[in-house]
Amino acid sequence: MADVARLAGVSTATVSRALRGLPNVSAQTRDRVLAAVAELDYVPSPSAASLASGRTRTVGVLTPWVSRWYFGQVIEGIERTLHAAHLDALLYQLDSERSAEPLRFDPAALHRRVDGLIVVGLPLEPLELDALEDLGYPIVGIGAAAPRHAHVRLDDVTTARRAVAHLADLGHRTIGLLTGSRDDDIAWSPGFQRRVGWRAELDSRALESGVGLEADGGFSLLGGRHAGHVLLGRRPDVTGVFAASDEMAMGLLLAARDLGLRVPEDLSVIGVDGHEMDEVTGLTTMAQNAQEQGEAAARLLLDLLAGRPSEATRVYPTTLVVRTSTAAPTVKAVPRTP
Amino acid sequence: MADVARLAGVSTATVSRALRGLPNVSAQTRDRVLAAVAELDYVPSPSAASLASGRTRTVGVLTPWVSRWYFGQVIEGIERTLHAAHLDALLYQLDSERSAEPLRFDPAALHRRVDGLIVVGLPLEPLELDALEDLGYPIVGIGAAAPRHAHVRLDDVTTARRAVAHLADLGHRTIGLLTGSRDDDIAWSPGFQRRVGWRAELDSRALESGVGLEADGGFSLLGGRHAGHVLLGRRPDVTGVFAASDEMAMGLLLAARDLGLRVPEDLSVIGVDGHEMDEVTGLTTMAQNAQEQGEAAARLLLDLLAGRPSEATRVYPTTLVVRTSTAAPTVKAVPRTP
DNA sequence: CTGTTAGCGCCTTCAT
DNA sequence: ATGAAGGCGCTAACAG
Repeated sequence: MADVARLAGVSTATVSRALRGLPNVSAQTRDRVLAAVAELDYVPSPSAASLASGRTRTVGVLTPWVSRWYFGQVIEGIERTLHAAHLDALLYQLDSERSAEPLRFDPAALHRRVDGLIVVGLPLEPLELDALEDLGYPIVGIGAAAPRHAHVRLDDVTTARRAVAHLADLGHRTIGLLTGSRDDDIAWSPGFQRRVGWRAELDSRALESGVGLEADGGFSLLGGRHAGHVLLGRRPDVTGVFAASDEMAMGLLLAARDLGLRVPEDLSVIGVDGHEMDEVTGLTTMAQNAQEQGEAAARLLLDLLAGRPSEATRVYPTTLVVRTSTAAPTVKAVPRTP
Repeated sequence: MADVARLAGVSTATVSRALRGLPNVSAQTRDRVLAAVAELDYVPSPSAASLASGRTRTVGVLTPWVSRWYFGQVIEGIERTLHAAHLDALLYQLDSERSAEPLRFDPAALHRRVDGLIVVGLPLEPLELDALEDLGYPIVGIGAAAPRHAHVRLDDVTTARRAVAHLADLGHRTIGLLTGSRDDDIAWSPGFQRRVGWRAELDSRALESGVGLEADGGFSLLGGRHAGHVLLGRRPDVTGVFAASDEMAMGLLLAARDLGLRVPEDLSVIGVDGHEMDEVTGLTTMAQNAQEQGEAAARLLLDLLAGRPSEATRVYPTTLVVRTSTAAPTVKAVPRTP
């Protein structure tokens, strides 16, 4: 930088200002600086800038997974938006499972490394949220609501209600639920909210709702398959199932096949997401645009970092996409021997 | 840090050494330092450390996508391995398409920001490779070979040959190919290599191989569907297709459905990857373990960063997994009216 | 609009 | 095994 200043015949402070586009630099000075920069192939040192300014131009992206559909989409949207604003995305994968540790991440690892945080699809425990807040960065949540913080999410309750309504309208009377975990008692998690919606819609129609109709699918394909076996084994009278994610719904499709059940003749299945593979498997779903939500979350954080006023919460809609996995229940039930 | 030094009754240099586990620090001194650190909740500043040492403890992960199966798996493996070694992963999404720009990324953005680079699944152009090398970091490639650099990959030629052999052994005589792009002339790209394997196997069996049997699927679901229409429209006599990725193969399944073709009766399809959804859709594939390859790539880079001796290249195997998308061609061809 | 001057917080010789 | 001191490269007041 000193070389650039010398070549341009100015001070390093002016070089700094010119390069950062600050006001109070004459156009000709700026041009001379830029010429010198080009001449010398000068590239500023990010660590020196961080040390001096306290800003890192980096955002931490906390996520339990990157290879699942929703997460991949969201992260892609976040990264593109951040990149366009010349910020870097630091990827932090958290333990997706609760262990003996009270926190699923190490707050110290984030210390002074980022300017802000985006928490993807992770319903943080109150303790974890506290630890994150102690870091002092702006925080934006996506997927799960983040109490006290800006976040981007679906209207999970309505989404679930509409999915269940679709099944009920087709004539289904015994409608099961595949959730993340039935122990999920974090009120702001999608699993919790979608269960609330499932139950609310059933109750409003005076249909059975209860623990006996629920099964844990952990939001994964294999989890959904397992949950399908559990649920259909316990309640062979179920004719329709609302799965809180498409991946679990796909697992349920596998379980149905394992059990010799035809979809949709013997079992109707509806998921949530709008997974790329839905069209191939014919899955009916409540589709969302996850990539766009990722972009929105990143923009929310950019606003916060810039001190710009911004919305606190952004709720995205879902669209019912009917395919071949849902239909009216057949009148005469096919005998089922598990 | 000065506070810690004072509290521990040592100099800042000793604190630095103790914290980094350097030799030449007595056990008791170290303990006193650690006690002071705990007492004061001291966390070192990464930017100060980077500025002083020149090392960032950060690795750049260059990738065109994060939401596609292979990439998500690989990135997950990389991040976990890096994290375990206390390194951070900076995610850089490159333009996946070639544009007017000679480079699909900005080398300056990487300047002094990372200690090393992992290039995921991106067959870099020679110019791009040069630009990356000029940065002066160790580079590890994964997915595509990286000339002059360590890399992790599949034996693409053998994989393709075995896939085609599977079809040929079933009795197929006219076997199409869905590649990334037929213009792909980068010899170290998976698309190129898999095409070489497809052709080699066909030639060895004196079966037809040629441009007329190829179509561009861009390694995506929709691209595969489009390519399927193009290929099957041009060559209705094709009874088997090797798709260079499962996502394209899934797209081909859609195209077949569009055209009223039954799989596998009218058309056999085999892909490459071992995508999670293969079991749901019944896709026969050459399966690989992408997450493990991601871990291996990260370990390779860790070795390079530590100056440890390490292998230059690691080739992973694929396994033929036969499902319901491949079968012997039916003797009497069903009439096809597109 | 531009220059001067202190740091930012740590690492790294070089001594001891 | 430990301490002293310089410097990594930039930003941020404060002058002018």
